[in-house]
This record gives sequence, C-alpha cells and structure tokens, in this order.
Amino acid sequence: MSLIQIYQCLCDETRLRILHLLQDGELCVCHFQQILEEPQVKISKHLAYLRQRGLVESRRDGYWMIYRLPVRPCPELDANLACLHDCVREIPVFRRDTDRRARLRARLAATSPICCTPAKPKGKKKALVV
Amino acid sequence: MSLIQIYQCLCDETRLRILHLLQDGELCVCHFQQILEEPQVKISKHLAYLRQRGLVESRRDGYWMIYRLPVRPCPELDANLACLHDCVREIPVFRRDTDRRARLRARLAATSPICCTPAKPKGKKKALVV
DNA sequence: AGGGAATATGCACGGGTAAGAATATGCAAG
DNA sequence: CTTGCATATTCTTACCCGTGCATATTCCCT
Repeated sequence: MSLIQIYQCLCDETRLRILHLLQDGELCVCHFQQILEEPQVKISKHLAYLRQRGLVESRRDGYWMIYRLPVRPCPELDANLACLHDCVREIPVFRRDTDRRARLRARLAATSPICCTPAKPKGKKKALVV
Repeated sequence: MSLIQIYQCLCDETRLRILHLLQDGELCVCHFQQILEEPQVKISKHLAYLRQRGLVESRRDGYWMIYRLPVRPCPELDANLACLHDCVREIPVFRRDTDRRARLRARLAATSPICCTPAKPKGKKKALVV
C-alpha cells in the first residue's frame, strides 16, 4: 500500500465518511446505508475500492458483509487516519454520521439482532441472530 | 479550501514532492526542475493546480516565480503537511529530493545569485541579483 | 523596440473514476 | 430447490486529470 494510494482513497467524501465511521469499530453494509443515506451500489463500490487498496478488510456473517479497518494498518495509514480524525471533528457531515451511528447503536442494544433485520422478517429475527 | 481538495492535491507524486520541498522554504520553478528532474510544463501545471486550490502561493521576482506554502495555512492543511512530513521520511524519492535541495543550496551559497543563473548570462548575473 | 530567458497556457489524447440502472451472486430458511 | 434478502458486479455515460507538444505571456536587458 503506497502513500499515493492512501491519498487517492481519501479524496472522495463518501470514502472519507466510511473510514471515519470505521474508526469507531466495524460495520456492515446496511448500516452504512442507514447512516450515510446513500444508495447501496454507491456504498458497495466505494467499499470495494477501499478493500482493493487494502484500506479496509471484510468478512461475511450470514446475510451480511462486515467491514473494518485493517487489524494491523501500516504506519502511513495509521498516521493519516489519526489526522483525518482530528480534521473532521468540526465538520457537520461527519458529526452527523457519528450521531447517527450512536443512535443506531442504542436502537440495536434495545433489540437483539447484531445487524439490521431483514425488511419482512416475520419472526425470523431470532433465528437469524443465531 | 475543503479537506477533499487537500486530499485531491496530495494524491499525485509530483505534487507530493513539491509540497514536501516547500516545507523547507520557498522555491522557484527552475529549482523545482533541477531537483525533481521533471519537464518544465509538468512542474508548472502541478504548481498551478496547487495554487488554484490554495495549497501554495506565488510571487514574481524578476525572471522567476517563487512558490511557497500559504503564510497562514488552515488547520487541516497544517495537520496534513505534518503528517506527510512524517510519512515520507523513509521514502527514497523524498530523501533524494531533500539531499538534492541541500546540495543546491550549498552551490548557491558559494555563488551570488538568489535563483539560478540564466543559460547564457554574459555577465548579467550581478545586475539580475539586484 | 526587440531579443532572450523563465514560466504559463491551449490543445489533444489516453486513462481513471463516480454514478446509476440493471443484473448477478451468495446465503439462509422453508 | 426455491424464495427472499444482502451485497457485488457489469455496463454505460460523463467528467476530470496527467502528460506532452507547441505557443503565448511576462519580464529584464540593451
């Protein structure tokens, strides 16, 4: 992973928002959709872009794909993510994302599922969680 | 100047090298040419790109255009330049640029001119410096 | 005024990329 | 093995960008 590639990943707002959210822990695609309020294809493609360049890692969990920052990020990525964290502190979009994520977390804590429930679960919820 | 614009500026190697050099003080275009060993048009266009987005400022001094980092950079730019400085410390191209700049400086200290001498000066040197 | 030096700009071309619509894939439950 | 859900991929369109060639601009000196 080169420094240039890192900057190429950072120069799009959607990707910045994704990386910023991931700094607070892993997320699945449907949660990105809920928080960012962007179409699925857009989010999915930016996640693929980031994954191909090694800025995020993914794993599957049943229906869902869970994305996270690299477990062992290279020093350049680490430094730039820290810098990003500082820079966005005051920017409304990013604060909004953080807030929406917190509220989403609260909602999830109240119910059982780890990830979002399918649109028409019909009581499948519990089974899905296991 | 937005954060995205900063990252857009940072995602090209030539521009990274330019910004890295400017962290050590202002430079004219012909010095960039000597240090980076890239064609004039390439350097000039990248400098224009950076200037249009507010990452560098320029002033004219006789024959020469002198470029520098903004006198009062915004916090985001400041943070990212510091981050860049850390990140490139070990990268050969950037070390080479630093070395070449130091050697250029030594050469200039030995002679009088502030900037490089025209190709065929014919004794105009002293007059140019004043 | 005119020449020459340093630098900038216009034009052209190839390549990457962002976005959306449509479609495909992988998974789980019945 | 079919259905429904979450996610990925393909295709297309439009745009921006990096580069090089040629030319223009701006300045200094005579």
